[in-house]
Amino acid sequence: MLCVVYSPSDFPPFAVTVDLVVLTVRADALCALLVRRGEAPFRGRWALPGGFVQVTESVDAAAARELVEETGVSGLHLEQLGTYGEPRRDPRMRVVSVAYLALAPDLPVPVAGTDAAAASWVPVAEVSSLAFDHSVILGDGVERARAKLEYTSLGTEFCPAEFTVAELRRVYEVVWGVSLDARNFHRKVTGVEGLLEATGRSTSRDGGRPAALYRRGAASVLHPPLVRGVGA
Amino acid sequence: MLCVVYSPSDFPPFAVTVDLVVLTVRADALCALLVRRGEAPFRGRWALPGGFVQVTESVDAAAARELVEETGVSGLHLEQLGTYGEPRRDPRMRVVSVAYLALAPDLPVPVAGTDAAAASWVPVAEVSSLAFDHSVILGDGVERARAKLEYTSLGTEFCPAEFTVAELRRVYEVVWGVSLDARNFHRKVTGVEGLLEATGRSTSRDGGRPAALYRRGAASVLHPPLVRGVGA
DNA sequence: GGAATAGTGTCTTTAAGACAGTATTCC
DNA sequence: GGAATACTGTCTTAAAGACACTATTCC
Repeated sequence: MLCVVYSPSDFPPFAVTVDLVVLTVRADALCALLVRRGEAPFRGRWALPGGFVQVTESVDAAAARELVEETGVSGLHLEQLGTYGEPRRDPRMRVVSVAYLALAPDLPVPVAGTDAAAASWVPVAEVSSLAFDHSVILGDGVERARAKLEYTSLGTEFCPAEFTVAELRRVYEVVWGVSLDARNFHRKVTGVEGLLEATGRSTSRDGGRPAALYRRGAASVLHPPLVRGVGA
Repeated sequence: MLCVVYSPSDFPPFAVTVDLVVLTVRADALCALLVRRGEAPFRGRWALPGGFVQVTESVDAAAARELVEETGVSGLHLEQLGTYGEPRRDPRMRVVSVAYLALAPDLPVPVAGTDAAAASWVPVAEVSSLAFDHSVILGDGVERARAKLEYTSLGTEFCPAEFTVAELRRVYEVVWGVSLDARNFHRKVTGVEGLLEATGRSTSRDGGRPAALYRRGAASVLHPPLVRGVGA
């Protein structure tokens, strides 16, 4: 029904929060940024970072603000994941949470929040029962990331500003949990127009023959996609 | 920052609404269900159907309730589209709206809401400047529908319970605004495992040789996808 | 030279794009 | 029979999957 008259009973007050699923690849594992709760409810449990949306800011702006506060880095990829609005998801009051997915390269170390809660990168495979419905949100975020690697250039968001093809391949292997044929992967990603931009320089940080360094290109969509199950 | 203490200033009151992008294919056009507003602001302007989320129901449940109220039909495909939370999107107060995308077959006639507002199917190509930020939401919904036709079985949600391959092809052509090669399309959709389920019956409602009637199959994902640009 | 990693080339297979041709209905 | 639509088959081309081979570094 279209509500055409506003009266107090029409808009019961809700609190609106943002929750962040911040993912990175470090030590050959897909990791999420988690904070340990210092207060009830769920005191001592891991939770997604997040916070209340202020009246003067947009929901998207609140997410961007929280992301900078938590990581200490700006310019990371950030996109809306979904909104979670079960009546009893917070035991104290009615809270609707807008979840966001952010991708980060291997950052030096998590920045502690302005409050005392400790933050840490936790491999998603080792995460168990987060506070509130955050396990569901994290699962949705991981699945979104896995799916978008197929048809977008999102994988490069896990890499530093300059990276090798092998580093990008490692991202795909870790996020998807598969092993890919290095040669076919190389042909594929160097063949997609606008995905990688050669820097002209190279690095031998991986031991063998020096690998060419690339930057993210302008392309954001992969046509055709890089389907899960490429190579071995 | 992780808010560990709740105080009144932490959760300024928001109103939470759901808005519905309900799409259908009728008369060879992609149409959206719109309502005409009977009250200020935007009085007389077209808007998306929607309403307030009640304290006792989940956000998803509110969307499902509104969808049944507006269409008179249950069981339609419904998925979250995104959340729109600019501070001034509603001129009167702070409203955060969770938008949903619903797909419907060609329904007999829109059911008028419980209030006086008139509802109507409007071709999306003819929609101009809706109330609030609803034009943006509608655009996002249409784009989501177009994208998901590629890699999911969503196209069949626009069709009645039993439909022919030509009817499904017409859905793709209208939603994408392209013309597809009937023969390649037939090969593709009948070849995808689990997409279509033969009924054994046929219909000659289209003039020529009777066409086989199919039901939606169990498959929800198209592997490999049906890429935009198939055929001519 | 040997180990390790980077990068190229080639063959096979899958599936899309184009389009000829046959089948079954209504008039 | 003719028009219309449904369906099948064939040829060509693009791109994935598998894998041999060469290139450049460090030890």
